[in-house]
Amino acid sequence: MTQSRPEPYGRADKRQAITQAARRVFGRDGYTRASMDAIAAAAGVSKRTVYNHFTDKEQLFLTVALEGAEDVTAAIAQIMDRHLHKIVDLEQDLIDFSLDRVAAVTSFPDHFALVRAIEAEAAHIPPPILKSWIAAGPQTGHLRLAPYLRRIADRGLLDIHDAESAAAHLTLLTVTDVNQQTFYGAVPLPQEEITQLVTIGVRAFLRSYAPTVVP
Amino acid sequence: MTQSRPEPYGRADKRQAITQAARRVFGRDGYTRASMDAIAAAAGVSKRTVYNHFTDKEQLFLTVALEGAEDVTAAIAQIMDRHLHKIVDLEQDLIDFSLDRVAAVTSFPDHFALVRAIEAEAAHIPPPILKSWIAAGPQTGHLRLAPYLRRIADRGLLDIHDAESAAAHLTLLTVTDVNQQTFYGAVPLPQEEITQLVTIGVRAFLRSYAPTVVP
DNA sequence: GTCTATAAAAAGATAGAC
DNA sequence: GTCTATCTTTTTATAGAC
Repeated sequence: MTQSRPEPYGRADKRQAITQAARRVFGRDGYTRASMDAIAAAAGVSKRTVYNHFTDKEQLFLTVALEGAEDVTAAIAQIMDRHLHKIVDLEQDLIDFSLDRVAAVTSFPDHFALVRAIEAEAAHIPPPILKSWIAAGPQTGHLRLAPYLRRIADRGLLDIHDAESAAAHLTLLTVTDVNQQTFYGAVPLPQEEITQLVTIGVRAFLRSYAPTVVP
Repeated sequence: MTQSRPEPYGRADKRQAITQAARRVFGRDGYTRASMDAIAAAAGVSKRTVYNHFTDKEQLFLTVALEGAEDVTAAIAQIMDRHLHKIVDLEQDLIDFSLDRVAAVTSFPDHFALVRAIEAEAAHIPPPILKSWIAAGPQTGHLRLAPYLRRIADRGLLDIHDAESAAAHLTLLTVTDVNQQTFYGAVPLPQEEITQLVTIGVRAFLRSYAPTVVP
């Protein structure tokens, strides 16, 4: 798929070095504060090379944001499969699942620092591009979680009418709560408190979607 | 409390003009993108005057953020009193309350745009100052909502053990959900969809904290 | 205390050699 | 395609008159 074989070596390598460096610098400094100088230096290339690969700062940022969202989405998918495929103790499985999801935020610090930057820049990002980021990231999370909950409900362990809403609610009561309090990991919170928050969130979710007992 | 009476007139006026302008410009452009030039121009004063009142850009930003949080907290308190003092139809009252809370985000566009900026800058804000902002803003919201839920529970309309957790959950299932999807109002959402989100959020909350029926 | 004018630094983007 | 050197604009912060 490489078109016209432009250079024998040092093309894709440089591009990847640039995107990695950009993710780190954008995440650390935010969009406006991050300079193309710093990104070029962190990537070990000249600034002109950056501009040869990406037309301008905005396009570089959006490229990095979208690629990062896909990476994280893939990681979350693995976490779902690990915890929600075979259910033995629903409450404990949901707690473990949510804790791993929360931990993913600290496993991808560059990306989630960048998520903060995106949310801050939301008003300045062209709506169609913003939509495509939402689609590649957060929305995909809900859409992939819903089928798992649907299957659990089909086994009679939950009473769910709208699986997507239920997925959104579980996320809000656990991951969103923690992320909001820690600013996506920027302000650390003791693991004990995180476990506490997630536990009461999962329990609230289970009460809300408990199957009606038929005596 | 004004110390040493420095000038007969034109002191507090200028300061307020500066803070108002700073709130608007910071909210519109974000912290880094906002320039002291633009703030001075919007306030109708010279840039030197801004620096006479505030030592630097950072201190001006944090001052505005804290003052704005107090204003919004007061407005939210009024909304609570309006909807949660006399309960007639709990579900409808909670929906109306949550919709008004969501609307407050668009009523204070400058402040909530600034909230986005704070969240983006979280990693660059000194932790003690960040804590004091959380205390003046979001946390106060939960702490003030909790007693209302406690009173409703005491009337037998809800079954609540930890009122603060319940307050957090109600907020997450309604306001946080909408704010996350609209990026605090930056990306508009049809009122119909907002109502839909809030309604299913309130219903999930009520199922989660429904009193146990004693037959 | 407030203003006009300016200094000093930084950042986005480009020219031209190899 | 990549690099060094440079242009242009913008921004924070300050000097000095009133």
